Amino acid sequence: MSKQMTEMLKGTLEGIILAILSAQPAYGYEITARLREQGFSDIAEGTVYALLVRNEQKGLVDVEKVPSEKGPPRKVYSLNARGQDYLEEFWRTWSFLTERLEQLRTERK
Amino acid sequence: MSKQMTEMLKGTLEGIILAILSAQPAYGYEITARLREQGFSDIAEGTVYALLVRNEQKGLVDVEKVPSEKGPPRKVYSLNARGQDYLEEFWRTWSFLTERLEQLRTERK
DNA sequence: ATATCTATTTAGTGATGCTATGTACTGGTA
DNA sequence: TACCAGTACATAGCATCACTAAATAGATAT
Repeated sequence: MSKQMTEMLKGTLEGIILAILSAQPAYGYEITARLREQGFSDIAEGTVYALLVRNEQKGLVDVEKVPSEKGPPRKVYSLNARGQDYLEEFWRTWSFLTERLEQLRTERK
Repeated sequence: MSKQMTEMLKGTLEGIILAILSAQPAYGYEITARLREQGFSDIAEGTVYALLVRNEQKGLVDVEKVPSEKGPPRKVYSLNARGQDYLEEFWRTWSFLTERLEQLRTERK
């Protein structure tokens, strides 16, 4: 992962994961794999797990332990009502930022 | 400043300031004021100054001390060649992120 | 047995923006 | 004179975040 990307992910990776969970419940290993498919080539596994724990502590997600055929039990996270509110606020903040940056980008000579 | 915004600015504020400098040279106090006008209501002055120093140490900007009629001398920063390369890389990284997020946003139910 | 996926956890690190405060120059005003 | 506001820059200490690195553990195949 480039250093720029690492720094840029701060504050957005959380929203990315909440957005993924808003589409459908998922567990850490699965989320990591999906992110890698989508081009976040070197996302650290530990990062994703830590983030999920943080989201749980914030009360944004619900957790359910589900047995796996291929390994240890999975912790399946799903977005709850609080999480949806939080995600909407995330999109608002993100929109503001993108608008400002788009403006800066087109203003340049 | 909202906590979400604070975290989201990590990694992007640097690019924002470089983008401002790419349009025209500017000094810290001026940049802070301009950011506030553009809606970054509570950007901390100290943050901007620290960032400018960092950019200077990275060799992305050139500095010139210019006397002011209204106070201490200004440190006017301008983007140099290295800074422009860095800014272009920033835009590429930013584009990648916005594309991924736009996809996530439209995919949601 | 051991190697390989699958699946989660966590201690320690570096980078970033914020808080809070201090310094310094100029001009206006009581 | 003394004081204050506006301009302009600097910095020590803090919290948060993603990454590094390593460990644990279950399942299956070699």
